[in-house]
Amino acid sequence: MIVGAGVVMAASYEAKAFGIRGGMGGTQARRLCPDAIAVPPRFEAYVEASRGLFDVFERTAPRVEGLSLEEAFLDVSGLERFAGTPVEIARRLRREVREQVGIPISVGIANSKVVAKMASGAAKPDGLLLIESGREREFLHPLRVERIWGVGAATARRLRAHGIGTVGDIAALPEEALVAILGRAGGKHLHAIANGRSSRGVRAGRTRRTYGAQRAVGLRRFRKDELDSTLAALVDRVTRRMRRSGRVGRTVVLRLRFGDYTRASCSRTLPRPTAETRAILVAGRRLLRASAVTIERRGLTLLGITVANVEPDGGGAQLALPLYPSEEALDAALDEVRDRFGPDSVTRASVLGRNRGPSPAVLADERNDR
DNA sequence: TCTGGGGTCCTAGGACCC
DNA sequence: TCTGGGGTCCTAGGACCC
Repeated sequence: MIVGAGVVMAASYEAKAFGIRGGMGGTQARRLCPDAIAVPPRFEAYVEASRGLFDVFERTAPRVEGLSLEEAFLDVSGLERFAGTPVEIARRLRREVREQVGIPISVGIANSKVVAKMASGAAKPDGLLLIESGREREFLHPLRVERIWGVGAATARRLRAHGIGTVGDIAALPEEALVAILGRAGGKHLHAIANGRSSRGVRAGRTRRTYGAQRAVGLRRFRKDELDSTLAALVDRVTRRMRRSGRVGRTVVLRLRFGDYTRASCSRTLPRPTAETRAILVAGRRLLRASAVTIERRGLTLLGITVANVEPDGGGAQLALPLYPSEEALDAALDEVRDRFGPDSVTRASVLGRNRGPSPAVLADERNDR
């Protein structure tokens, strides 16, 4: 089974056995496995399952660091006396999730997040793997470097160019050599991992640092008259999510992908943080205008807007005057209508002719922004 | 590999400050 | 007119993850 139409968003283990991977084009996936059943994503169902999952996580450990809808780090240190050993806790966790949420999960147990993450990957599907303290290197050293969480194609290529193929090869190198190849942060991090001394702790209660939305049209490319209404629709979604979670932001980033699928971004930082639709839209339009010539020349296949430099509303900017006072009530009224009657109950006239029914992305907005 | 949508973190240069 | 040492913020791009 494959989830997603144009692009594979997820695939069952049976489908993966045919070589299908996330992010792969639908055409290629069908070629690899013609008998696969493709289904559209159901974001609401994933959000609901995620809530159930995190309920169990929160009951299991005092410190939980969410990584995605379905992954988290749990710090179970110090729980031994009343909750049992890490393995006992993990067995109970797997059972409770299966019973209460109805899905199988894999668990990796280790002294550090990176090793735990890699262990859980090795335990899939539906498994449990403990990497005992002091035996990290036994587990890690035979692995190829690209198996390290955080090492992708580019880093693997660079390492390979220096004759480094396995984690053991990394461990044989002095830190300075690694820093020379990968830069300061990356080099030090990988050196620590390979020597079993990675120490990044579980960071509970992390809050989101950016809010973004984007829309791709593929080879078709955006028509000129679509650009502004698409931008407005994206800004509507982003600012509504920000207001709902009580956050404001200062930096507006416009994301572009041209006809040849290369990407660019440009940004402006506002004098004050905001979640007002109007203020973000004005900034976005300015950035879009500045890129108009390039877009005209190269064609556009993706438009996105992200608000960064996010902070809690009122955190340091108390009593700041709204940038567009008359629009504040409009934002509030539209938020209320959408809360009561659904995210697509009100929309811009400029968007009306094009969007039939709620898009998957709009439905995804209904998830809880952590 | 003919390409969705949502994020995170790091780097590097320039502006500006003391 | 040339030059130290240290810091912050902004912008653009890249790598990586689910």
